[in-house]
Amino acid sequence: MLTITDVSRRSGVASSALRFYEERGLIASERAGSGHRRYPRSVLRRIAFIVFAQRIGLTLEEIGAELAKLPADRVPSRRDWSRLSGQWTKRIDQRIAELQRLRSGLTECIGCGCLSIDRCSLANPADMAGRKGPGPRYWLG
Amino acid sequence: MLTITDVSRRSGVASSALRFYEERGLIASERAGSGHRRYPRSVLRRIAFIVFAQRIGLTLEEIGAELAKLPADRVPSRRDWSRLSGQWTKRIDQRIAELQRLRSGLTECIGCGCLSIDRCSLANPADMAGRKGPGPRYWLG
DNA sequence: CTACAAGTTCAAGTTAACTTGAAGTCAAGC
DNA sequence: GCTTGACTTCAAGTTAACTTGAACTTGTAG
Repeated sequence: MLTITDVSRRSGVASSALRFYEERGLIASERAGSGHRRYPRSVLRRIAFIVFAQRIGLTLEEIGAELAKLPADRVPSRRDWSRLSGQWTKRIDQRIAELQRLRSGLTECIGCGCLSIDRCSLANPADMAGRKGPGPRYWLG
Repeated sequence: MLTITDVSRRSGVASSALRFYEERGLIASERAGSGHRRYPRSVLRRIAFIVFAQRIGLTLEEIGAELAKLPADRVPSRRDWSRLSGQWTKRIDQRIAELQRLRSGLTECIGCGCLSIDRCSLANPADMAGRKGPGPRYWLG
């Protein structure tokens, strides 16, 4: 079993963040008699998954929902993990496609004038990956 | 000259956001005798640029720095705009490359076990596009 | 002339994902 | 036995990019 500092050092995630993740139900810990957290090694894989997913653009809430699909009664297997990540490939591909669209827009649109808003091909981009809230929504979806 | 509602409607950016951008120095307006804002049509191009750049991942601060490079004495030309966006292609390509790395990591790493942190190829990803602050920094750069 | 829609400023609220600080407990070395 | 460092909780602070609300003024249609 690992202490919070062990986990922090091995994962690169600050202890404060680990406590925060626990509060949000993303990871769990047992307690030593003293009240100090003790983590099984398997938590490292879980944390790796969290960081990974964040980098792809999921929010902690979404990540929590994914993690909730893992079996609670045993350490998740290879198959369990890959089932979760299956969905993501699509999401990544969409984001890549959007970036490519943006890139070609850079050379084709900004110079030409269609960025003056009306009929640019960028006016109808792909998904938003975590921005449902306020902000400029016309071009952003 | 356009009113703030005109600009908002044409750009899809809320008037509150337009005032906010002005406060941050990203756009400018003249005033009617009443104190109401009046915008030249060229502001639409500028706003398009802002939204565009945000979508690529620049912060408003970075965008402000870019916009500051435009000539102040005249309406920017095609060339002026394309000079600004030249830098971005590189940035977009890096982000795309990272996403591709993440995608292959999904199928190759999460299943296999190297996500148990030590020597995964994902442990050393590309640039961060606007996350210098707090957060898990080990994998994220 | 009277509504009322649209505009103004300024301060404060919002969300995500954490961090920081205060105040206190626990464990280990000397 | 004492100091030091790691740990705990809980509340409050942080940053970006806006939004919302209050209180007030202007412009316009009937």
